[in-house]
Amino acid sequence: MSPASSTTPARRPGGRTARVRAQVLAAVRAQLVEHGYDALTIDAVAARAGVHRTTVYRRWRDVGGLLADVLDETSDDDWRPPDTGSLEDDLTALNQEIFDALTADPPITTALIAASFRSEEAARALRRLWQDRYTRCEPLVDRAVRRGEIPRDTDPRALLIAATAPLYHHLVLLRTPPDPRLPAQTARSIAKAAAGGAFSVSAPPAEARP
Amino acid sequence: MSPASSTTPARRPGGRTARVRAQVLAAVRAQLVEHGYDALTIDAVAARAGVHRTTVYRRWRDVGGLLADVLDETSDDDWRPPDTGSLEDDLTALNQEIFDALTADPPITTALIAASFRSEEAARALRRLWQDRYTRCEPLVDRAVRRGEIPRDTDPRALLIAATAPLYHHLVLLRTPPDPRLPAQTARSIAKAAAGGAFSVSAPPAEARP
DNA sequence: CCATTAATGCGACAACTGTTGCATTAAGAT
DNA sequence: ATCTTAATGCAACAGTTGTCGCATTAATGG
Repeated sequence: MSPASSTTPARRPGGRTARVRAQVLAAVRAQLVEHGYDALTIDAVAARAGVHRTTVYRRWRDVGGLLADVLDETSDDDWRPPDTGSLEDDLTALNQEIFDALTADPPITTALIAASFRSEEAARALRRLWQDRYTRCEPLVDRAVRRGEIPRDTDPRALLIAATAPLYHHLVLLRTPPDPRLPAQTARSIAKAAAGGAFSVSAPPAEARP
Repeated sequence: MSPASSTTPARRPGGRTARVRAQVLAAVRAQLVEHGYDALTIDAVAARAGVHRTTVYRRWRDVGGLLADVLDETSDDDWRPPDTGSLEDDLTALNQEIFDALTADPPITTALIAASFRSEEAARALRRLWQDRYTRCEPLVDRAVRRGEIPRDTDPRALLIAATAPLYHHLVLLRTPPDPRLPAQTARSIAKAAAGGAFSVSAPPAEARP
């Protein structure tokens, strides 16, 4: 049974199974808020949830599995990217969501990223999340093309990566103090770059030049 | 004594101290090449190096400390960013170095990033590395300004982050298969964006508009 | 209501991580 | 050559992580 994947139906979805899951996931959040990622252990979560640690190992496998399930529980299957009427504002809103997720308390997203370096459960959940999110964001670029804001031959994925990567880079890897202007500034730069054809695929690659 | 910082002179830099360090760091590399980051433990390195694990704990504190010292050993104090004559080629060369570091065998850089989520030694070493590298790269942007390739009021750090963040995002966080075209493609996009004023600081921020 | 069986608890065990006090080795100064 | 002391080794210990076989509880179907 893999609780990290809500697409796999539980064999016994009744009272105790659901209750244990709710208790455990609440314990994960509480432990993260009060003690941070370093203190997020199977034992700590089990004790806090009032269940046996064997139960947690059997259902969630590791800390990464717990975090993946917390993310799964809170994620919105109907999520769509912002649609504000302009590329810059769409990207700003998208970046603000990423910024909020990376600076949230409890820090579910940053904890999941941290866990992904040691837990296959976490790595798999992250991969699925990002694959899904980047795919769902492509219409945002298509809308900008239709509005005539950017060239028709813009590479949607390259634009989206360029717009979002600096947020992750600053907040997760560089660990710089969160600058609330970052979402808008990065969105503005990349929207302007895209309008100028920086992400057009028809431009010859640098290595094609003599 | 902190071996992770080469600026702190060892009290006994003689034969055995230097020899043990060389053996241990070689063991770190060999262990990473043959078994990957997950199997990089203090015990494994100590056994491989032929030293006692207490020695490793005392000198390096944790796996992060080991990786930081390996990085320190291989780093070039005289490193300067590329100077090819054009912003795009400079950024391409810089990105290629990052790409090579992130796909290298042994994967010292990616291991250090992974370790940085659990080891203060690793986090400190990474912070120092990136602070140093981004600072040393600023002349690359200054040269582009002097050549007239980009506006005078370009924000050097924003440009450098935009040019490099997608590499880290793809290779470290998204874990996408390394695309050898990525360094050049990202450099080309960002050089074009910069030329078009995407990183100028005088442009009004998005939130300043009504 | 009862039988079947999935989910959970229990307690023991093994492996791993990290530390400590004392002994030994060797670097460095005289 | 000798003395001082930093570096290292040894073996024991403690705590944490992860697993296992069996027992108990409770979800589910008939």
